[in-house]
Amino acid sequence: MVSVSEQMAVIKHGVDEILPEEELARKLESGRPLRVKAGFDPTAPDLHLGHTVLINKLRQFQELGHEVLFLIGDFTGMIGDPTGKSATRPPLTKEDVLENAATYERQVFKILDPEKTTVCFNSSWMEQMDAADLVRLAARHTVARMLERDDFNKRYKSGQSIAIHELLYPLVQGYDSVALQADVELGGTDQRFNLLVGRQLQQVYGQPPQVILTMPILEGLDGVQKMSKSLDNYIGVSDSLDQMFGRVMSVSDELMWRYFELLSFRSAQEIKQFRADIEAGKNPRDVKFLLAEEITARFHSEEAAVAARAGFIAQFQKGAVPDGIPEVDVGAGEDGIPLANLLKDAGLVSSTSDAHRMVRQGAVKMEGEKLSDARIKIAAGQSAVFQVGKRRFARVTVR
RNA sequence: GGAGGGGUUCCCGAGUGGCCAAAGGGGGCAGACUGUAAAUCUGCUGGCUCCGCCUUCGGUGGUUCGAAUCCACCCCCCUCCA
Repeated sequence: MVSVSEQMAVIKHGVDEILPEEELARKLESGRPLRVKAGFDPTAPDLHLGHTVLINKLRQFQELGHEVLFLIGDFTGMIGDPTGKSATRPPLTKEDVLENAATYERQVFKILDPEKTTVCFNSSWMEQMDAADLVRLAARHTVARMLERDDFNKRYKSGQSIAIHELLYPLVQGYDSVALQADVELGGTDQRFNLLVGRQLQQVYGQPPQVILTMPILEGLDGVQKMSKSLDNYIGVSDSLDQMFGRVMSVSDELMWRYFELLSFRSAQEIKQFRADIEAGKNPRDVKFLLAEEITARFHSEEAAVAARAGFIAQFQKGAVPDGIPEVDVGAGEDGIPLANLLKDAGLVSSTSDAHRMVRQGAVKMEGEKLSDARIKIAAGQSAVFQVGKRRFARVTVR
Protein backbone atom coordinates (compact mmCIF):
# COMPACT_ATOMS: atom_id res chain seq x y z
CA MET A 1 0.00 0.00 0.00
CA VAL A 2 1.30 3.38 -0.99
CA SER A 3 1.51 5.82 1.88
CA VAL A 4 -0.87 8.72 2.08
CA SER A 5 1.85 11.28 1.57
CA GLU A 6 3.13 9.46 -1.49
CA GLN A 7 -0.39 9.24 -2.86
CA MET A 8 -0.89 12.93 -2.27
CA ALA A 9 2.31 13.73 -4.14
CA VAL A 10 1.17 11.77 -7.19
CA ILE A 11 -2.31 13.21 -7.09
CA LYS A 12 -1.13 16.79 -6.70
CA HIS A 13 1.22 16.65 -9.66
CA GLY A 14 -0.16 18.84 -12.42
CA VAL A 15 -3.47 19.69 -10.78
CA ASP A 16 -4.89 23.15 -10.63
CA GLU A 17 -6.69 22.94 -7.32
CA ILE A 18 -7.80 20.46 -4.69
CA LEU A 19 -10.62 21.62 -2.44
CA PRO A 20 -10.15 20.99 0.39
CA GLU A 21 -6.80 19.33 0.35
CA GLU A 22 -6.80 18.12 3.94
CA GLU A 23 -10.09 16.42 3.38
CA LEU A 24 -8.60 14.40 0.55
CA ALA A 25 -5.77 13.32 2.82
CA ARG A 26 -8.29 12.26 5.40
CA LYS A 27 -10.25 10.22 2.89
CA LEU A 28 -7.08 8.54 1.75
CA GLU A 29 -6.21 7.69 5.31
CA SER A 30 -9.32 5.59 5.58
CA GLY A 31 -7.50 3.14 3.36
CA ARG A 32 -10.58 2.14 1.36
CA PRO A 33 -10.73 2.62 -2.38
CA LEU A 34 -12.24 6.01 -3.13
CA ARG A 35 -15.03 6.56 -5.61
CA VAL A 36 -13.63 9.01 -8.10
CA LYS A 37 -16.14 10.59 -10.42
CA ALA A 38 -15.71 12.48 -13.67
CA GLY A 39 -18.45 13.51 -16.04
CA PHE A 40 -18.30 13.59 -19.82
CA ASP A 41 -20.37 15.19 -22.47
CA PRO A 42 -22.29 12.59 -24.48
CA THR A 43 -21.73 14.38 -27.78
CA ALA A 44 -18.83 14.13 -30.20
CA PRO A 45 -16.58 11.73 -28.33
CA ASP A 46 -13.63 12.50 -30.51
CA LEU A 47 -11.01 12.97 -27.88
CA HIS A 48 -7.80 14.90 -28.17
CA LEU A 49 -4.91 15.11 -25.76
CA GLY A 50 -6.53 18.04 -24.00
CA HIS A 51 -9.29 15.77 -22.82
CA THR A 52 -6.82 13.18 -21.70
CA VAL A 53 -5.29 15.44 -19.08
CA LEU A 54 -8.23 14.63 -16.87
CA ILE A 55 -8.29 10.99 -17.87
CA ASN A 56 -4.61 10.65 -17.06
CA LYS A 57 -5.34 11.84 -13.57
CA LEU A 58 -8.10 9.29 -13.26
CA ARG A 59 -5.62 6.67 -14.32
CA GLN A 60 -3.31 7.71 -11.52
CA PHE A 61 -6.11 7.29 -9.05
CA GLN A 62 -6.66 3.79 -10.38
CA GLU A 63 -3.02 2.96 -10.01
CA LEU A 64 -3.29 3.99 -6.40
CA GLY A 65 -6.10 1.50 -6.02
CA HIS A 66 -9.16 3.69 -6.37
CA GLU A 67 -12.28 3.24 -8.41
CA VAL A 68 -13.25 5.46 -11.31
CA LEU A 69 -16.86 6.36 -12.04
CA PHE A 70 -16.92 7.37 -15.67
CA LEU A 71 -20.15 9.28 -15.97
CA ILE A 72 -21.68 10.02 -19.33
CA GLY A 73 -23.99 12.98 -18.96
CA ASP A 74 -26.67 11.91 -21.34
CA PHE A 75 -29.36 13.60 -19.31
CA THR A 76 -27.42 16.79 -18.71
CA GLY A 77 -26.60 16.72 -22.40
CA MET A 78 -30.20 17.65 -22.98
CA ILE A 79 -29.55 20.91 -21.22
CA GLY A 80 -26.11 21.66 -22.50
CA ASP A 81 -23.70 23.29 -20.10
CA PRO A 82 -24.52 26.99 -20.16
CA THR A 83 -20.84 27.93 -20.33
CA GLY A 84 -20.86 27.22 -24.03
CA LYS A 85 -22.35 29.67 -26.45
CA SER A 86 -24.79 27.23 -27.97
CA ALA A 87 -27.92 27.64 -25.93
CA THR A 88 -29.88 24.48 -26.46
CA ARG A 89 -28.65 21.37 -28.10
CA PRO A 90 -30.65 18.96 -30.13
CA PRO A 91 -31.38 16.02 -27.86
CA LEU A 92 -29.52 12.85 -28.70
CA THR A 93 -31.33 9.63 -29.27
CA LYS A 94 -30.66 6.61 -27.10
CA GLU A 95 -28.83 5.01 -29.98
CA ASP A 96 -26.58 8.02 -30.41
CA VAL A 97 -25.74 8.00 -26.75
CA LEU A 98 -24.89 4.33 -26.72
CA GLU A 99 -22.82 4.66 -29.82
CA ASN A 100 -20.94 7.62 -28.40
CA ALA A 101 -20.43 5.76 -25.17
CA ALA A 102 -18.89 2.86 -27.07
CA THR A 103 -16.55 5.25 -28.86
CA TYR A 104 -15.57 6.79 -25.56
CA GLU A 105 -14.75 3.44 -24.10
CA ARG A 106 -12.66 2.49 -27.07
CA GLN A 107 -10.61 5.65 -26.72
CA VAL A 108 -10.55 5.97 -22.98
CA PHE A 109 -9.54 2.43 -22.17
CA LYS A 110 -6.25 3.07 -23.83
CA ILE A 111 -5.55 4.99 -20.68
CA LEU A 112 -7.92 3.72 -18.04
CA ASP A 113 -8.04 0.24 -16.59
CA PRO A 114 -11.45 -1.21 -17.51
CA GLU A 115 -11.32 -3.41 -14.41
CA LYS A 116 -11.38 -0.39 -12.17
CA THR A 117 -13.78 1.70 -14.18
CA THR A 118 -17.53 1.88 -13.90
CA VAL A 119 -19.25 3.53 -16.82
CA CYS A 120 -22.60 5.07 -15.92
CA PHE A 121 -25.23 7.34 -17.39
CA ASN A 122 -27.00 10.01 -15.42
CA SER A 123 -30.23 9.41 -17.30
CA SER A 124 -30.51 6.18 -15.35
CA TRP A 125 -31.42 8.04 -12.18
CA MET A 126 -32.63 11.32 -13.61
CA GLU A 127 -35.31 9.60 -15.63
CA GLN A 128 -36.63 7.99 -12.48
CA MET A 129 -37.40 11.43 -11.12
CA ASP A 130 -40.86 12.88 -11.52
CA ALA A 131 -41.73 16.55 -11.50
CA ALA A 132 -42.20 16.56 -7.76
CA ASP A 133 -38.77 15.03 -7.24
CA LEU A 134 -37.23 17.66 -9.42
CA VAL A 135 -38.95 20.41 -7.47
CA ARG A 136 -37.64 18.90 -4.27
CA LEU A 137 -34.16 18.83 -5.71
CA ALA A 138 -34.48 22.42 -6.88
CA ALA A 139 -35.59 23.41 -3.39
CA ARG A 140 -32.17 22.40 -2.09
CA HIS A 141 -30.42 25.25 -3.76
CA THR A 142 -30.89 28.97 -4.07
CA VAL A 143 -30.86 31.44 -6.90
CA ALA A 144 -28.38 33.61 -5.06
CA ARG A 145 -25.89 30.77 -4.95
CA MET A 146 -26.42 29.93 -8.58
CA LEU A 147 -25.75 33.49 -9.48
CA GLU A 148 -22.36 33.21 -7.86
CA ARG A 149 -21.30 31.31 -10.89
CA ASP A 150 -19.28 33.73 -12.92
CA ASP A 151 -20.96 33.40 -16.29
CA PHE A 152 -24.45 33.48 -14.80
CA ASN A 153 -23.44 36.47 -12.81
CA LYS A 154 -22.19 38.35 -15.81
CA ARG A 155 -25.21 37.54 -17.84
CA TYR A 156 -27.55 38.49 -15.05
CA LYS A 157 -25.85 41.80 -14.41
CA SER A 158 -25.71 42.71 -18.05
CA GLY A 159 -29.35 41.85 -18.47
CA GLN A 160 -28.85 38.90 -20.77
CA SER A 161 -31.34 36.13 -20.59
CA ILE A 162 -30.81 33.05 -18.46
CA ALA A 163 -33.30 30.30 -19.08
CA ILE A 164 -34.58 28.47 -16.02
CA HIS A 165 -33.37 25.13 -17.28
CA GLU A 166 -29.83 26.44 -17.48
CA LEU A 167 -29.87 26.87 -13.73
CA LEU A 168 -30.75 23.22 -13.50
CA TYR A 169 -27.54 22.08 -15.09
CA PRO A 170 -25.21 22.51 -12.13
CA LEU A 171 -27.93 21.11 -9.94
CA VAL A 172 -28.27 17.91 -11.91
CA GLN A 173 -24.54 17.50 -12.19
CA GLY A 174 -24.32 17.96 -8.46
CA TYR A 175 -27.05 15.44 -7.87
CA ASP A 176 -25.05 12.92 -9.86
CA SER A 177 -22.49 13.02 -7.09
CA VAL A 178 -25.23 12.25 -4.60
CA ALA A 179 -26.49 9.36 -6.70
CA LEU A 180 -23.00 7.97 -7.10
CA GLN A 181 -21.85 8.76 -3.57
CA ALA A 182 -18.69 10.18 -5.00
CA ASP A 183 -15.68 10.77 -2.77
CA VAL A 184 -13.82 12.85 -5.29
CA GLU A 185 -14.87 14.56 -8.49
CA LEU A 186 -12.49 15.71 -11.18
CA GLY A 187 -13.12 18.37 -13.77
CA GLY A 188 -11.48 21.14 -15.76
CA THR A 189 -10.91 24.45 -14.05
CA ASP A 190 -14.01 25.72 -15.82
CA GLN A 191 -16.00 23.13 -13.88
CA ARG A 192 -15.10 24.45 -10.47
CA PHE A 193 -18.50 25.89 -9.71
CA ASN A 194 -20.42 22.84 -10.83
CA LEU A 195 -18.19 20.57 -8.80
CA LEU A 196 -18.75 22.65 -5.71
CA VAL A 197 -22.50 22.40 -6.14
CA GLY A 198 -22.07 18.63 -5.90
CA ARG A 199 -20.33 19.09 -2.59
CA GLN A 200 -23.12 21.21 -1.21
CA LEU A 201 -25.84 18.88 -2.38
CA GLN A 202 -24.17 15.87 -0.86
CA GLN A 203 -24.13 17.61 2.47
CA VAL A 204 -27.80 18.45 2.15
CA TYR A 205 -28.50 14.80 1.40
CA GLY A 206 -26.52 13.73 4.43
CA GLN A 207 -23.47 12.42 2.63
CA PRO A 208 -19.86 13.25 3.28
CA PRO A 209 -19.07 15.88 0.66
CA GLN A 210 -16.80 15.03 -2.23
CA VAL A 211 -13.41 16.56 -2.60
CA ILE A 212 -13.07 18.43 -5.83
CA LEU A 213 -10.03 18.41 -7.99
CA THR A 214 -9.62 20.63 -11.01
CA MET A 215 -7.19 20.07 -13.85
CA PRO A 216 -5.73 22.87 -15.95
CA ILE A 217 -6.83 23.35 -19.51
CA LEU A 218 -4.14 22.14 -21.89
CA GLU A 219 -2.72 24.60 -24.40
CA GLY A 220 -2.87 23.56 -28.03
CA LEU A 221 0.05 23.24 -30.43
CA ASP A 222 0.29 27.01 -30.71
CA GLY A 223 1.05 27.14 -27.02
CA VAL A 224 -1.40 29.92 -26.39
CA GLN A 225 -4.98 28.95 -26.94
CA LYS A 226 -6.58 25.92 -25.40
CA MET A 227 -6.36 22.75 -27.37
CA SER A 228 -9.47 22.39 -29.44
CA LYS A 229 -10.68 20.87 -32.58
CA SER A 230 -12.14 24.05 -33.94
CA LEU A 231 -8.83 25.86 -33.61
CA ASP A 232 -7.08 22.97 -35.30
CA ASN A 233 -4.28 23.03 -32.77
CA TYR A 234 -4.89 19.59 -31.38
CA ILE A 235 -3.48 16.12 -31.33
CA GLY A 236 -6.29 13.60 -31.58
CA VAL A 237 -6.09 10.32 -29.73
CA SER A 238 -7.07 8.63 -32.99
CA ASP A 239 -4.40 10.39 -35.03
CA SER A 240 -2.18 8.20 -37.14
CA LEU A 241 1.12 7.12 -35.68
CA ASP A 242 3.33 9.41 -37.73
CA GLN A 243 1.00 12.33 -37.42
CA MET A 244 0.85 12.00 -33.67
CA PHE A 245 4.58 11.63 -33.31
CA GLY A 246 5.26 14.54 -35.63
CA ARG A 247 2.83 16.81 -33.90
CA VAL A 248 4.33 16.19 -30.51
CA MET A 249 7.74 16.95 -31.98
CA SER A 250 6.48 20.21 -33.40
CA VAL A 251 5.65 21.51 -29.96
CA SER A 252 7.98 24.27 -28.79
CA ASP A 253 10.60 23.59 -26.15
CA GLU A 254 8.71 25.81 -23.78
CA LEU A 255 5.42 24.01 -24.25
CA MET A 256 7.09 20.64 -24.01
CA TRP A 257 7.35 21.04 -20.25
CA ARG A 258 3.69 21.70 -19.96
CA TYR A 259 2.97 18.57 -21.95
CA PHE A 260 5.32 16.60 -19.76
CA GLU A 261 3.49 17.78 -16.72
CA LEU A 262 0.01 17.06 -17.97
CA LEU A 263 0.39 14.28 -20.49
CA SER A 264 3.26 12.17 -19.26
CA PHE A 265 3.22 9.63 -16.47
CA ARG A 266 6.80 10.34 -15.65
CA SER A 267 7.45 11.46 -12.11
CA ALA A 268 8.13 15.03 -11.16
CA GLN A 269 11.72 14.08 -10.29
CA GLU A 270 12.33 12.56 -13.70
CA ILE A 271 11.03 15.63 -15.44
CA LYS A 272 13.18 17.78 -13.26
CA GLN A 273 16.17 15.71 -14.27
CA PHE A 274 15.38 16.30 -17.96
CA ARG A 275 15.43 20.01 -17.36
CA ALA A 276 18.77 19.71 -15.66
CA ASP A 277 20.13 17.66 -18.56
CA ILE A 278 19.15 20.30 -21.06
CA GLU A 279 20.50 22.96 -18.82
CA ALA A 280 23.77 21.03 -19.00
CA GLY A 281 23.77 21.06 -22.77
CA LYS A 282 21.63 18.14 -23.86
CA ASN A 283 19.64 18.67 -27.05
CA PRO A 284 16.03 19.40 -26.10
CA ARG A 285 14.99 17.47 -29.16
CA ASP A 286 16.11 14.24 -27.59
CA VAL A 287 14.01 14.82 -24.52
CA LYS A 288 11.11 15.67 -26.79
CA PHE A 289 11.62 12.32 -28.48
CA LEU A 290 10.93 10.64 -25.17
CA LEU A 291 7.70 12.56 -24.79
CA ALA A 292 6.60 11.77 -28.32
CA GLU A 293 7.41 8.11 -27.80
CA GLU A 294 5.52 7.87 -24.57
CA ILE A 295 2.42 9.45 -26.02
CA THR A 296 2.41 7.50 -29.27
CA ALA A 297 3.07 4.29 -27.40
CA ARG A 298 0.00 4.92 -25.29
CA PHE A 299 -2.34 5.23 -28.24
CA HIS A 300 -0.59 2.88 -30.64
CA SER A 301 2.05 0.57 -29.21
CA GLU A 302 5.60 0.48 -27.94
CA GLU A 303 6.93 -0.98 -31.18
CA ALA A 304 5.01 1.49 -33.27
CA ALA A 305 6.43 4.36 -31.27
CA VAL A 306 9.97 3.16 -31.83
CA ALA A 307 9.24 2.82 -35.53
CA ALA A 308 7.73 6.28 -35.61
CA ARG A 309 10.86 7.74 -34.15
CA ALA A 310 13.04 5.98 -36.68
CA GLY A 311 10.79 7.15 -39.49
CA PHE A 312 10.89 10.65 -38.15
CA ILE A 313 14.64 10.75 -38.10
CA ALA A 314 14.84 9.29 -41.60
CA GLN A 315 12.39 11.74 -43.04
CA PHE A 316 13.46 14.94 -41.45
CA GLN A 317 17.09 14.49 -40.58
CA LYS A 318 18.03 12.48 -43.64
CA GLY A 319 15.38 13.78 -46.01
CA ALA A 320 14.07 10.35 -46.91
CA VAL A 321 10.65 9.75 -48.35
CA PRO A 322 8.44 8.43 -45.57
CA ASP A 323 6.81 5.03 -45.70
CA GLY A 324 3.20 4.61 -46.49
CA ILE A 325 2.71 7.69 -48.61
CA PRO A 326 -0.50 7.81 -50.61
CA GLU A 327 -0.45 6.26 -54.05
CA VAL A 328 -2.54 8.14 -56.56
CA ASP A 329 -3.44 7.72 -60.18
CA VAL A 330 -4.17 10.75 -62.31
CA GLY A 331 -5.53 10.82 -65.81
CA ALA A 332 -3.64 12.53 -68.62
CA GLY A 333 -4.52 13.73 -72.10
CA GLU A 334 -2.80 12.89 -75.36
CA ASP A 335 0.28 14.89 -74.61
CA GLY A 336 0.46 14.30 -70.87
CA ILE A 337 -0.77 16.33 -67.95
CA PRO A 338 0.50 19.74 -66.83
CA LEU A 339 2.32 19.61 -63.51
CA ALA A 340 -0.12 22.03 -61.90
CA ASN A 341 -3.04 19.79 -62.70
CA LEU A 342 -1.23 16.70 -61.63
CA LEU A 343 -0.54 18.17 -58.22
CA LYS A 344 -4.12 19.25 -57.86
CA ASP A 345 -5.56 15.92 -58.96
CA ALA A 346 -3.21 14.11 -56.63
CA GLY A 347 -4.53 16.17 -53.77
CA LEU A 348 -1.16 17.71 -52.98
CA VAL A 349 -2.44 21.25 -53.50
CA SER A 350 -5.91 22.73 -53.38
CA SER A 351 -5.99 24.32 -56.84
CA THR A 352 -3.87 24.79 -59.90
CA SER A 353 -3.32 28.36 -58.80
CA ASP A 354 -1.97 27.04 -55.56
CA ALA A 355 0.24 24.67 -57.52
CA HIS A 356 1.71 27.57 -59.46
CA ARG A 357 2.41 29.38 -56.23
CA MET A 358 4.10 26.39 -54.67
CA VAL A 359 6.28 25.85 -57.71
CA ARG A 360 7.18 29.50 -57.78
CA GLN A 361 8.33 29.23 -54.19
CA GLY A 362 10.47 26.24 -54.86
CA ALA A 363 8.38 23.89 -52.78
CA VAL A 364 7.70 21.24 -55.40
CA LYS A 365 9.93 18.25 -56.04
CA MET A 366 9.65 15.25 -58.29
CA GLU A 367 11.82 12.34 -57.20
CA GLY A 368 13.75 14.80 -55.07
CA GLU A 369 14.42 17.19 -57.94
CA LYS A 370 13.11 20.68 -57.57
CA LEU A 371 10.75 21.73 -60.36
CA SER A 372 10.60 25.32 -61.48
CA ASP A 373 7.80 25.40 -64.02
CA ALA A 374 4.25 24.33 -63.30
CA ARG A 375 3.40 24.17 -66.96
CA ILE A 376 5.64 21.30 -67.92
CA LYS A 377 3.75 18.23 -68.98
CA ILE A 378 4.17 14.87 -67.41
CA ALA A 379 3.65 12.09 -69.92
CA ALA A 380 1.28 9.21 -69.43
CA GLY A 381 2.87 6.05 -68.11
CA GLN A 382 5.20 7.86 -65.74
CA SER A 383 5.23 7.13 -62.06
CA ALA A 384 7.11 9.22 -59.55
CA VAL A 385 7.14 10.56 -56.01
CA PHE A 386 5.97 14.15 -55.88
CA GLN A 387 6.53 16.33 -52.88
CA VAL A 388 5.11 19.68 -51.89
CA GLY A 389 6.85 21.34 -49.00
CA LYS A 390 8.42 19.20 -46.32
CA ARG A 391 5.58 16.96 -45.44
CA ARG A 392 3.23 16.45 -48.33
CA PHE A 393 4.09 13.41 -50.41
CA ALA A 394 2.41 11.17 -52.93
CA ARG A 395 3.46 8.55 -55.40
CA VAL A 396 1.69 9.56 -58.55
CA THR A 397 1.11 7.41 -61.57
CA VAL A 398 0.00 9.09 -64.75
CA ARG A 399 -2.53 7.06 -66.70
C1' G B 1 -43.52 49.50 -32.16
C1' G B 2 -39.73 53.81 -32.60
C1' A B 3 -34.46 55.73 -33.48
C1' G B 4 -29.72 54.67 -35.09
C1' G B 5 -25.40 51.52 -36.73
C1' G B 6 -23.76 47.49 -39.54
C1' G B 7 -23.15 43.06 -43.18
C1' U B 8 -16.06 43.23 -47.52
C1' U B 9 -11.88 37.88 -49.82
C1' C B 10 -10.34 31.98 -43.66
C1' C B 11 -10.93 35.75 -39.26
C1' C B 12 -10.56 40.94 -37.69
C1' G B 13 -10.74 45.23 -40.39
C1' A B 14 -9.72 49.51 -44.35
C1' G B 15 -11.96 51.07 -48.75
C1' U B 16 -17.65 55.38 -50.16
C1' G B 17 -17.65 55.68 -58.69
C1' G B 18 -12.33 54.02 -62.32
C1' C B 19 -5.27 53.60 -60.09
C1' C B 20 -9.45 47.22 -56.36
C1' A B 21 -8.58 40.54 -56.68
C1' A B 22 -9.50 44.92 -53.03
C1' A B 23 -4.80 48.53 -47.48
C1' G B 24 -3.28 46.69 -42.68
C1' G B 25 -3.24 42.92 -38.95
C1' G B 26 -4.17 37.79 -37.49
C1' G B 27 -4.10 32.93 -39.04
C1' G B 28 -2.34 29.55 -42.69
C1' C B 29 1.21 27.84 -46.40
C1' A B 30 6.13 27.99 -48.58
C1' G B 31 11.48 29.38 -48.67
C1' A B 32 16.03 30.59 -45.58
C1' C B 33 18.09 29.43 -40.82
C1' U B 34 17.54 24.88 -37.65
C1' G B 35 16.66 20.28 -33.77
C1' U B 36 10.34 19.32 -39.21
C1' A B 37 11.15 23.16 -32.79
C1' A B 38 10.65 28.27 -31.01
C1' A B 39 12.29 33.10 -32.42
C1' U B 40 13.73 35.72 -36.78
C1' C B 41 13.90 37.14 -42.03
C1' U B 42 11.53 36.67 -47.03
C1' G B 43 7.55 35.42 -50.18
C1' C B 44 2.64 33.66 -51.08
C1' U B 45 -2.41 33.49 -49.39
C1' G B 46 -10.07 33.73 -55.30
C1' G B 47 -10.10 30.56 -59.78
C1' C B 48 -8.26 29.10 -64.67
C1' U B 49 -5.86 26.61 -70.40
C1' C B 50 -1.35 31.40 -65.17
C1' C B 51 3.48 36.80 -67.75
C1' G B 52 -3.01 36.77 -69.89
C1' C B 53 -8.12 35.75 -68.84
C1' C B 54 -12.46 34.86 -65.63
C1' U B 55 -15.59 35.30 -61.13
C1' U B 56 -15.82 37.97 -56.07
C1' C B 57 -17.28 42.67 -51.52
C1' G B 58 -25.39 39.88 -47.58
C1' G B 59 -29.50 39.01 -51.88
C1' U B 60 -32.15 40.85 -56.20
C1' G B 61 -32.91 44.56 -59.68
C1' G B 62 -31.48 49.51 -61.37
C1' U B 63 -28.30 54.21 -62.61
C1' U B 64 -23.51 54.64 -65.27
C1' C B 65 -18.82 54.01 -70.59
C1' G B 66 -17.48 51.94 -65.67
C1' A B 67 -19.98 50.13 -58.90
C1' A B 68 -17.46 46.89 -53.10
C1' U B 69 -18.48 52.09 -53.56
C1' C B 70 -24.76 55.61 -56.07
C1' C B 71 -30.46 54.27 -56.09
C1' A B 72 -34.73 50.76 -54.92
C1' C B 73 -36.58 46.65 -52.62
C1' C B 74 -35.50 42.32 -49.66
C1' C B 75 -32.80 39.21 -45.92
C1' C B 76 -29.74 39.06 -41.52
C1' C B 77 -27.02 41.21 -37.20
C1' C B 78 -26.09 44.89 -33.33
C1' U B 79 -27.07 49.28 -30.08
C1' C B 80 -30.45 52.65 -27.74
C1' C B 81 -35.69 53.97 -26.56
C1' A B 82 -40.78 51.95 -25.51
